[in-house]
Amino acid sequence: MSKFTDKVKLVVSKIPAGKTMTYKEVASQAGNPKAARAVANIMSKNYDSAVPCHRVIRTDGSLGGYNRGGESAKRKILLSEGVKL
DNA sequence: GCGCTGACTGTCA
DNA sequence: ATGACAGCCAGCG
Repeated sequence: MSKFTDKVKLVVSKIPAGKTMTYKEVASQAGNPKAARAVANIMSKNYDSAVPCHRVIRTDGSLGGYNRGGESAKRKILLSEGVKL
């Protein structure tokens, strides 16, 4: 496991409920502002229950994707946490 | 170690 | 505003 991956997971797990972070932001916090794709890749292939990746969305406001039910489920979770979409 | 893939992002037409 | 194109990065075969 690379340092970047670990950092990404840490950053995402630090996102408070009711808030969302873009892949770009997460990548930046992880140390690589250009690794937004890598972040998404990590989430899609290696989902971690300790990492609420449903709080990570696209920069344009789209939900992006979710490997545990799709965008619908993701949207539902976010709304449930009080996130305005 | 090389090449392909993907839950991305920014720029151009 | 929408669609296409290119650039970037980590993970996997």
